[in-house]
Order: sequence, then C-alpha cells, then structure tokens
Amino acid sequence: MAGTMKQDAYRYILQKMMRGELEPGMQISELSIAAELGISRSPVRDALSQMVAEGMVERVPRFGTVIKTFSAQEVADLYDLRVALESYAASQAAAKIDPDALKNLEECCEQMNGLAEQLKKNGSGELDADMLTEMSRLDMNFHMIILRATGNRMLLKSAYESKLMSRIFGMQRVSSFDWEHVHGVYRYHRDIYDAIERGDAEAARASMTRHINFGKEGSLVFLAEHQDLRHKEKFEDIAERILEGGEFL
Amino acid sequence: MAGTMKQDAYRYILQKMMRGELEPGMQISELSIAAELGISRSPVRDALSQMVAEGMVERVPRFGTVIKTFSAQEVADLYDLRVALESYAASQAAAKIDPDALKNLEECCEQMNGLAEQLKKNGSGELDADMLTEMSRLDMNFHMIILRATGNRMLLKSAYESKLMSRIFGMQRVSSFDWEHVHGVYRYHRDIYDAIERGDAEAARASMTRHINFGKEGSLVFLAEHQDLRHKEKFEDIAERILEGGEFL
DNA sequence: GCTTGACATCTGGTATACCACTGCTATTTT
DNA sequence: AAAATAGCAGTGGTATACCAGATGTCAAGC
Repeated sequence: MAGTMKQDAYRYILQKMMRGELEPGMQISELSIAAELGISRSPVRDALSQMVAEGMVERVPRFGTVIKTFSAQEVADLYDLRVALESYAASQAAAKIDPDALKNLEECCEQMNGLAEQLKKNGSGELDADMLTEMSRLDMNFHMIILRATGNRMLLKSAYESKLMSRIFGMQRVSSFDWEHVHGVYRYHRDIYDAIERGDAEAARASMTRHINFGKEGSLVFLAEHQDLRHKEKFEDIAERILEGGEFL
Repeated sequence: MAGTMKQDAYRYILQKMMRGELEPGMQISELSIAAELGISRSPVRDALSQMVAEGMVERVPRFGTVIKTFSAQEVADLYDLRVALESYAASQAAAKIDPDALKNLEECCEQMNGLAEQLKKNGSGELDADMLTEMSRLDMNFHMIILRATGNRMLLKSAYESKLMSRIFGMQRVSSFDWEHVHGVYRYHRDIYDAIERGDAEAARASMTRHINFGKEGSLVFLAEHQDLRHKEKFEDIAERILEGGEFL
C-alpha cells in the first residue's frame, strides 16, 4: 500500500485489467472492489472517475461502470491519435534523447529480441502467460522511454492514456501472438531505435508511424473477425458533447 | 440547469475561469462553489476531479485546489502538444471536411476579420471586454471546427483539453490584444482555411504549425516579462508519476 | 516589540447513509 | 398457462459527517 487509497484502487483495477481478469464490456462493481481492498466506495469511485476521464471506462447510469468496448472506428481513431503523438515524440527523441535513456531503449529492444529467439527455440507456436506479460511490458517500456525522452509531460500524459487504452483493447487479442509477431515487433522497434540512435528525426518519425499503423491494421483485422462478440452501444462522453454541440459555451 | 449537478458545477467553474474571475494560481474552494450553487461538496468535488484529470487545476493536500500555473517549460510543452495534434487535424480536415463545416469555418474566419475592421475603425488601440470574449470565442470555434472535421473523437478530446488549458493561460495576457494582433490571427486563420478549402493537406499542416508556434512565442515573451508574478511549485500528477518511475508496473 | 502557543478554521480524504431508478424474480391475478 | 405486478437487489448520484494536517489569529508572557 503506497500513497492514497485512491491510487491503490487505481493500480488494483489496472492490474486486474492487464491480467485479463477484467475484459472490455465487463462490469466493474464499485462495492466489490471496495470490499476486496477493505476500503469504502469513495476512493474506488475516485479511481474509476479518473479512468472515466482517461477514457478507459464508461459509466452507464443505473447499470454500472463498464470497461470500454471499442468499435472499429474507435480503434482506428485511437491508433491515429497515437500516430500523431508518438511519431512527433520519436522525431523529438531523435534530436534530444540522453545517453542513459538511449541505452535503456536498446536494452529494451534486445530483450524483445531475446524473447523472440527463446520462442523460436521452444518451437511451440504460442506464448505462455508469463511471456505474454513480459512481451507486453517490454513493448510498453519501449514506447514510454521514447515519450519520456521528449521531456514534454503533457504529451507524455496524453500518449500514456492512449497507449494504455490500446493495450487494454489488445489484451483480448494478444493471446494469438506467435514468434513471427514478436519478431516483427522487434524489427519495428529496432528500426525506430536505429533512427533515434543516429539522430535521424525524419526516419524516426516514419518508422514509428509504420509501426503503429501496422498495429492498427492487426487490431482492425482482429476486430473484423470477432465482430459478433462486440456489442456497441452509444454512451455520452466529453467528445460526444463537443462533437454535437455546434457552438462553444 | 441541465443534466447532472456535476456538469453544472463544471460549467460554472469553467465560466468563472473564462471570465477571468478565477486566475491561475488562485485557490478554488469546494465549499464556496457548493454554496454558490446551492449544492453539496460531492458534485463540486467530482467536477474538480475531472479538471484535475484534464490538467487545468491541481490539488494540493491540506491546502486547496488551485488553478494551474504554468512555467515557461510547461507553456512550451503545451503549445508543442497542440502542434502535434492540431497540425495533424488540419491535414486530415483538408482531406475530408464536409461542405457545411467548411462554410462555418469561413464564416468564423470572416467574423474575426469583421472584428479586426471594427477595432481599426474605432481607433482605440484596445479591445473592450465584450470584444475580448467574442474574439476568444471565435478563435476557439475556428480550431474546434477543424478538430471536429477529422471525425476522430479521441483526438478531439485531447486537443480540446490542451486548447482549453492554453486558453485559461491566455486569459491573463489577453488584455493586451490590439488591432494588429487580431488582424494577425485572422491572417493565420485565413491561410489555414484557404489550404483546407483547396484540399492541400501539407499546406494546412504547415499553416497550422506556424499559427500555433506564433501563439507559443507570444506566450513565452509575455511569460518572460511577467516572470516575477509566477510562483512555481512542483506538484505531483500523472506525468510526474510516469516520468520518474523507471519501469512500468 | 517580539516570540510563543493555544485555538478556531480552513483544506482534502474518507466513510457512511440515503435516494431514485433499473432489471430481475417471484408472486399474484386473469 | 400466460400476463401483470409487487418486491428485492443492484447501480450511480448526492448529501453529510468526521478526521488529520496545515494555516492564520490573537492574546499571554518574555
């Protein structure tokens, strides 16, 4: 237990999501979470409110708090947003990443390679659960290092949230990752790293754009194949309010 | 009164900010707001929590909720984020804005021109309060129309929040706007509009980048001149947490 | 005049209670 | 048996109360 109870609850719920115990579309009970942590509803509610603001979760009046489900449009939007933010970050990183971070970035890269090699040797086509979380962690770290290198905290915050969302969405399809996929991700990361390492901002931007767009395509294909599972109701949120309302204020 | 009390409180506080009654650095009393609206602390607190998540205000434990003050670094970061988001939006808009929105965009543009002309005729170098809010509203609308044209709600949400923040910051310097400035903004807007109207994505992107960077410079100059007023303490927020923590999870 | 210390009063954080509303289930009515 | 209905459990929304820590005030003592 560290810091406020709200932060505890936030972490707790997030980890449940990451471990796949809470999947998109599922309902989160404020009371249950509170009971599991031995605290009251208030901090749990605060944590969920933050998640609502971050777009990971939606509140449906008189039904419950629900993990966001993504339509094809939303997935595409999400990845486009990441392109806008992270390609910019990559170009900035190429110009001003510091040596330590660069070293971490390479390590992160090579660990992914190690994972791929290990998977190839094992021969089994699929990752087990541990390797899955490791892969997920390495990918997250790689992108975060680049975002951190910009030194722009606001960019970092926006990108972090969108990356988190695409990761939550990814949890439901990640089980199908094989050696080819892991190796492919490594190749992309390596390209990006090389461009940053030699200070080529334009190449870094282009590589990052390709990388994210590749992920976007994969997600959209997955979504098309599992369309039947999705139930997509419309909920109101900030974007809704702004999009519909013609005038400001 | 429309919708939930939380929304009421959110609007109420936002309007206070926009009207300059609440300036950066000032403390917001949950209890006072609640009393003014005749409601309890809870919805006010919810509204403020949302603002915290959006980065407009900060909570300082055992002191109060405070409207965010901006260091030069943060202002620069803010505008850079807007460049990343809005230049992308402008290029998208050039490709797929619909005729109605385009018409609105032009109207918005020309109203700004009208404002400039009116100001020129009046002879007085300064805007009065009404013209100031009108100018602010037109500027906001112009940018929102372009963002809306992308059809990307997540981009819209991120950009909306950052635009809102730069606007709040702008409230403290906006009083010095003269004819030249208004006309300058019009010229930039017109350039962007022209590029979008003829479907030139690259030009739209470039114009938007120039426009926002111009605003950035102005803000930084203002900040340098009024540095003495700023008191910049460090508070912890999401970005902080991510920036410092080396590993994820 | 200056320090000191008790006290009232702020704040955010948390817990708890209550309400209106919904959806489901079991009962009653037809 | 089928339909209508009454009741219960669950939800989000709101109000209220209490707490610990920080701050500001002001009078007593040096």
